[in-house]
Amino acid sequence: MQAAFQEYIRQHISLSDQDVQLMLSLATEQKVSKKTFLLREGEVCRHKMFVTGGLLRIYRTREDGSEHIIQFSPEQYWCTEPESLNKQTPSSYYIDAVEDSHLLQWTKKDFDHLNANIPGLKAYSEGIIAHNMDLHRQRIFSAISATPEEKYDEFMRVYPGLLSRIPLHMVASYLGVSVKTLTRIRHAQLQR
Amino acid sequence: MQAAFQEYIRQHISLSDQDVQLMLSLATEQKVSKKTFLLREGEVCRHKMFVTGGLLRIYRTREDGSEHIIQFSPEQYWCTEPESLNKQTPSSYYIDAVEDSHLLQWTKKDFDHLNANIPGLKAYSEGIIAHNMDLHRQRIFSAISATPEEKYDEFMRVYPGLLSRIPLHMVASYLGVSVKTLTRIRHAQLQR
DNA sequence: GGCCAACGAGGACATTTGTCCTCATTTTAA
DNA sequence: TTAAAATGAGGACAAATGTCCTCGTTGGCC
Repeated sequence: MQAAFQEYIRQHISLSDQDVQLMLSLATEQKVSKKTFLLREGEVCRHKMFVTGGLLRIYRTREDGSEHIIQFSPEQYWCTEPESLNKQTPSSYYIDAVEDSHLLQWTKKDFDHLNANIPGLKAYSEGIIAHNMDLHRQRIFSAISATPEEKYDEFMRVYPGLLSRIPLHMVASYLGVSVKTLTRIRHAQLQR
Repeated sequence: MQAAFQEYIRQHISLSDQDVQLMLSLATEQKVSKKTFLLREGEVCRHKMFVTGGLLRIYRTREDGSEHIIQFSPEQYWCTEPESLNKQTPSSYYIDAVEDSHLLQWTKKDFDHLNANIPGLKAYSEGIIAHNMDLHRQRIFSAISATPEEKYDEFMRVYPGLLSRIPLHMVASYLGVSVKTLTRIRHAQLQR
């Protein structure tokens, strides 16, 4: 599972083999089965994670117990709860595994060390943050302006191939609509 | 209007007077009247702005011409279109003045220079970005899970005092609901 | 001062969306 | 293997929300 990470790094940053090895030397591998929690509400997020295989989700609950998914992290995605990790404060979010998954994990301290000592990694990390910011703004725009059908289409564009891997109620939870509405959309799209 | 900026800096970062003067020396002051565009869709965002007085908004339009407000920037707020500024690509968003406003502006080049040469400013800038990320995630959560009434209450919490400065249709545009719904909410809240 | 646009409210109605229920099928776990 | 839970679909109905309209007031602009 380290190979997947090396492959990802090679495609996204040009790091020397030594630097990649340095990153891996500070990483912890973890294999988790479906429904395992990586972070619970109230806990402090200790790790920055990279998903080498499987699928994680970040979600939040309301008082009535309903779950609302903020983000999916399939293989080749980074995953963490930035607010809790950066400030080392209790998280408002949960992270759990939607599928059996393989992860690489770094503590904040170790990753800060890597950012400070590997040329280019800091700039790359900042680029990721900037990109996530752009995605978040698009998502906000979509959430306040798009119809459920447009949101559904956008979900499939943002997460190609994910639809067949997750139950519909998670798609609905991500989009902010009821399962019933999703069913209607899918039925309507079959007509075309 | 530079005084407002100095006051803000003093409260949020500890910079030497020389550093503050350095920042001001690279800034351009601008006074704009209501409805002036600072950025249009398709244009490249050239500046990072600080609002010393007045109120800006960032919004996006749909094909039908409807406007959807992503963010307000009242006095003492930073305002820019990060994606367009960072990548120097055409913006998908508009920025205009909701009230007559006073601004300080820096080009990306100059602000990068300041970040590189003023100790603590880079860390502060990153802190702003991290904080905005947290706000965006909360907004996404709110957008996909909250009722219009809850969103309205949250708006008043996030932007205290702004309600009386902007027309209702802008609040509706920010929340992603119709003006009619807002009117209903306000009527219902009067009953209590 | 006077005109026109913007604003906030509200009625009437249509549409969308949600809730609650059942049902058949598949998947999971004991 | 078998029972229980999860899943996807759909019917019936209620609730929420949007659209279109009018109306009176306010505020900016010539």
